[in-house]
Amino acid sequence: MEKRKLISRLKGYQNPSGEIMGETVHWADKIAEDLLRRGEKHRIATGITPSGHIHLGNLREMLTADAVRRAVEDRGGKAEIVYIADTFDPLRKRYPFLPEKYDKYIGMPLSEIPCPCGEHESYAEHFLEPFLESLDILGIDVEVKRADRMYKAGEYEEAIKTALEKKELIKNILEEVTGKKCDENWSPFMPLCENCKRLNTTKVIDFDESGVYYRCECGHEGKATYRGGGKLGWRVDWPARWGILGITCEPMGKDHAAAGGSYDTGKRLAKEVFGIEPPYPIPYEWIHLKGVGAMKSSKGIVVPVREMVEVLPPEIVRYIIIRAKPERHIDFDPASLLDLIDEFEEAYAKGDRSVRLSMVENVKYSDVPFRHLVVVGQIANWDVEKAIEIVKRTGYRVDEETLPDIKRRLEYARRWIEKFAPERLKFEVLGLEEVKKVQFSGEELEFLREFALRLKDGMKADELHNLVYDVANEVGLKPAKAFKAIYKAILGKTYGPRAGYFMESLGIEWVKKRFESLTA
RNA sequence: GGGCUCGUAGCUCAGCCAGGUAGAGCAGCGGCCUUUUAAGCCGCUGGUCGCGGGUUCAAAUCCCGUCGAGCCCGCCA
Repeated sequence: MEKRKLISRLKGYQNPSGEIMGETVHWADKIAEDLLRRGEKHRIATGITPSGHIHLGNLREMLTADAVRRAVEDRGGKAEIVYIADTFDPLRKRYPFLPEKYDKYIGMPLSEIPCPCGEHESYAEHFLEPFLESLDILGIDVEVKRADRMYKAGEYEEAIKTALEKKELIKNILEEVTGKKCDENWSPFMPLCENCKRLNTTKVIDFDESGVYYRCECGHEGKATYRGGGKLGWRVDWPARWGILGITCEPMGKDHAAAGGSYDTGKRLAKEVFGIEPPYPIPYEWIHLKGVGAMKSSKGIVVPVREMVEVLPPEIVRYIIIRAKPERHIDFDPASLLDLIDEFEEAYAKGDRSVRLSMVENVKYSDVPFRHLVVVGQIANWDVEKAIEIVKRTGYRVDEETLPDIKRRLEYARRWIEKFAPERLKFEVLGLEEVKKVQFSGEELEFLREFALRLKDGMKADELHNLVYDVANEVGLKPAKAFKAIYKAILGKTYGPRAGYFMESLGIEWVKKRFESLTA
């Protein structure tokens, strides 16, 4: 009894992985431990179909894999990520973002359809390329496999033959697990019609060592090769690729993970048809857009990844996903990004595990808050040298070590302000001529004049803040009005950043001159 | 019909796997400071852990049931 008590007490303070007391084990570390118990080398598969803009929700698959990869490596194991781009999938329907002429491509493999903008090799590449660029920016190192090339190169050949030979077994497993009857013409293989180039309109008649005989709805009859002449249906394709690529772990959307879903069938097909062990599954939840719903390429409700990495530092994009356990919904709210970044920066200072898993290599994070950069940048009108001056003046360390990161995040701050920031946070320091057009009352001018007189070099934010109240009281102006006068004199608006802090950032001398010129 | 995930403070969540009697951030309130202004620090308020049973010396945690929310399973990953 005593012993048990002691043991359970201890558990509260230390867990088996030796993490610091009280700290929760990160989900990626937990999974890494499971994986390492099975073996020390891992190949993690990811797969996203480039049928439309690849968005934040899709990115979860990649980042889940990447966090696990890092966790495995942190523990001395080896892991790599393979990204299979399903470029050989047929176009399911004409999505809302496609012109009408794309109707005729429905059923054709994405890799064989012309690019919507004309600048890429194919439809698939049009969406794939920006995504691959994003992966690079996010520091996600992957081996890219394009499904159409895998098929064309014959990597699937053996698996296709196995599937055709064991068609009845596969059919039985599918029917048993899903509880649904397969069509009587069902085949694990979908030939690509040579005539109309469609995958979903052909029926398999027979097959031999040299190919698969089929008949298409378009009237064409022909023979498909095992090398790019068609593809396996998804539920068979998946376990087949596990074997071909030696996959040991794979994150998957919850649709696959559902009972009777493709992981359930894949698991049995892997063992009973292909004779391999299915990978360790990591089911993950969807990412919703706050107030809008699940991100769906097909509905056009997306934040394309490429757009996000333009505007947000990669470590922040990673953090959004890595901080949440895979099985939890993420309600992404662009409006509260600044709060999230605050949280990130605070967690960074504490050495938080999610943050460490989010940092992209070679980034030395400086201690200038992103929030500050947003204000500083706007004051400097995004002149980098000027902005750096202000950062320095406001008390942050600027040297060889911190400078690259300050510049880097200043640039993100600029883009964020331009694209994502709420209006309330935007401002522009007006030129004197413009400010002179703004209407001021007599008492406002009196306040500004007196305030300018009382300004002294080297005053700090809180002193400036206090001075507003002091002077306002002396000239008999309500503090609220005094603040408005200050903002009007600088921004032409009645609100702005915290006044003391703001004026310190602008520089006392500048503020003094501005107020004097206005009241002269 | 089958299944998954979630339900803990006003909000977002941690803690559950390996039971020891509840934590964080934000919000709110108060103070530093005669102070709503996009700071900071300190403090405070705030939870019958959805509900009901069971196991146990002990349950947010394990088991059974139940309610609520979201979602997945139609070879549209």
